[in-house]
Amino acid sequence: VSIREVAKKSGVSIATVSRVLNNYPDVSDETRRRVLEAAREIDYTPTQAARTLVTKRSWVIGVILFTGLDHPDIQHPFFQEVLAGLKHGVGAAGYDLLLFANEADSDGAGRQSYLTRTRHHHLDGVAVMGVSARDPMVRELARSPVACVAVDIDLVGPRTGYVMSDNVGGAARAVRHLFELGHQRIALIGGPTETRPGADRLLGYRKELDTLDLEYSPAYVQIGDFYPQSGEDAMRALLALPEPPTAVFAASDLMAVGAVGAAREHGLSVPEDLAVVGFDDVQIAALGQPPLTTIRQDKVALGLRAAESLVEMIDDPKATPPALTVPVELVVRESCGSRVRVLQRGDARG
Amino acid sequence: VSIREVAKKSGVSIATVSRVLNNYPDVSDETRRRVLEAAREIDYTPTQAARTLVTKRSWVIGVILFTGLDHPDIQHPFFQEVLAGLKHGVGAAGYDLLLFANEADSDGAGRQSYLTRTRHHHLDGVAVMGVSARDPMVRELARSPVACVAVDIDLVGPRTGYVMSDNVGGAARAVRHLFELGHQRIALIGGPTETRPGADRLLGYRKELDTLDLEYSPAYVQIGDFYPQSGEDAMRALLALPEPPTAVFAASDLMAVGAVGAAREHGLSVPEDLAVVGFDDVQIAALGQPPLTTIRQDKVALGLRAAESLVEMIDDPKATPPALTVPVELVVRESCGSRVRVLQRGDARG
DNA sequence: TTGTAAGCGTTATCAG
DNA sequence: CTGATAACGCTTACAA
Repeated sequence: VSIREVAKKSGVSIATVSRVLNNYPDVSDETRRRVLEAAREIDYTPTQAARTLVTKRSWVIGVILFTGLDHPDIQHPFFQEVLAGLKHGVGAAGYDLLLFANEADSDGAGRQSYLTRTRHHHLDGVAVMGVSARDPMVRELARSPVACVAVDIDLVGPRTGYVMSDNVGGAARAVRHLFELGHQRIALIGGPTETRPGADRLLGYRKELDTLDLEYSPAYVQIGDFYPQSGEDAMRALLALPEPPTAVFAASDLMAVGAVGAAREHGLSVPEDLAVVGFDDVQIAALGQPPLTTIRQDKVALGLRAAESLVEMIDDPKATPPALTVPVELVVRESCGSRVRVLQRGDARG
Repeated sequence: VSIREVAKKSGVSIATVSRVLNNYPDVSDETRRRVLEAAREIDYTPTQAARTLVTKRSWVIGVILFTGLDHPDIQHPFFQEVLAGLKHGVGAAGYDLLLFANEADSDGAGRQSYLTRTRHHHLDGVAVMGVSARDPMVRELARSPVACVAVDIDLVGPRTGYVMSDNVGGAARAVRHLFELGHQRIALIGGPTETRPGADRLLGYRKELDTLDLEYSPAYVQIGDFYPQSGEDAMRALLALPEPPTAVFAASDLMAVGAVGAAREHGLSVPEDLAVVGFDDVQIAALGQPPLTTIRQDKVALGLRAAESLVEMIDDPKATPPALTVPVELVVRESCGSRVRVLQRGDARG
């Protein structure tokens, strides 16, 4: 009964009120003024549910993010920043974000598929991160006609695209930096190869080794899971080698931190005895000891691009899904023994 | 036209379909079976918007979180974990989470008030964090009849309550730990006193000084903003004192990390020359160098408790709003020179 | 145990 | 330029 109140108060029909509220041009100035005033006076707010029901638009975008309490992606600083960018991007266009809850229902019934839930909420689009491209529910979503963009996952479909960092280029850049500093025995602590970033950073590593005419040794490649403990384990394995590396490129800052810890525990100091470069440039990279040289991903841009693409696809049903790659940047700090220190705006800050 | 399909397919009226879908008891087993099967066959999903319209329940809970791109709370590891707990708690009860976007609208019109937006989306409740209790929009929400719980903010109202960590006790515990280690000149790097955690941690600090019969010196109290840079600045100021402290309690881990950096820069080493204890136990505390002794907040529990309270208030309109305090715990690592090392499950991990 | 029908608060179509 | 009125998809009396 709410648009009705406004109608009554301003002495017009509800249809006219609706016109005014939706900025239709064919309303007289005087009428428009009266309606707006009445609406303000009674503090009227249109109900989204009713609008959604008729327009089939909810102005809400879903976000898929693994949030198990054990290894919650939502706690990984990387996703956090992407989320901030995403929120800004969609927010500027008038959308809100709905976090998909991944837990089992209280009634024991497992959660429903992403697609089902997307329809349930009439979501206008969905952003996907931190899940596997091979997950059946993700695939179902990608095949469906809902606008969808993945971050750092090579998901494609009729209305599904992705944005990701230049992982290959970034990895190559890291290796080259190490080489330029005089290192020849450069190891990799990689990410899971079934993830696109994991695979691409390995690819970049190998490619650059090739370019540099350095020998590729499988023993120098240890695979972790992007989290600190795995970096520590990987480093121990590398240190146990008959001829340990003098430099390590870790495919995530968190693993790099773990590696530094293992090296230190082994009596080595970084960067004197071992050079380390990470990937991501999350907060801890600048704050740790030593401050980590790393490949910075523009995480906020990733989120922003995803948001833009989403909005574009929503507005234009036949827009081409994105396949964007966002540039990365080498940030030289102190974990490689370089004397150069690049102070970046925002470093060592919240 | 969708519940109708199910009705047609199963040969009953839409009312009956609705009954089945909502688990009403007064439906024959046979009918129930047929309806359920039909629904499954055509992959039917009820539309939330339509339900919301009639039941006035959206099964969505809003989350207010400052997310400016500059100092986004969403990036603060503390809020992140609380959010994870919150998501789990509400998810288990069948709710989803809507992130309020705080940006200006594209059309230039400023965002509407939290209350307005709550009504717009027909939210069943809202969780509030990272904002000031004095913010007019927050107060408006607190006064309103919407179920509302704040985390680490002492918001109260007819239907709004809060959950927070035992900040006073935690601060006192930190000071006592330092004292037990032999320190007498204990400084505080506090948080903004207009925030409840800032004020309470200062209170706990003073109280414990009193209990311990240590003299309180205003010069030993520096106020920061919970972020690293302010900790660094505060530490410099303390170090410039004629008689600098031998120990520092920082009201956040991030500030503690900043303080350690400043001390190191000043030629001091931690813990040999200066003992530091932080507050929060965010990821970086365990991973930093040296690993930080800190007061651990059970952030996930904070979120979980908030979720429970919210659900309770939603279910029972006359439930009393919560005023919970969650216990904290001293985690001894290496920044205070203690030999004891408590290994906590999950330390140094993702 | 089941069906009919009246809304819920909007938008959109069609006259006027 | 404005007003009736029929949807939108569902829940819920009220009857049967």
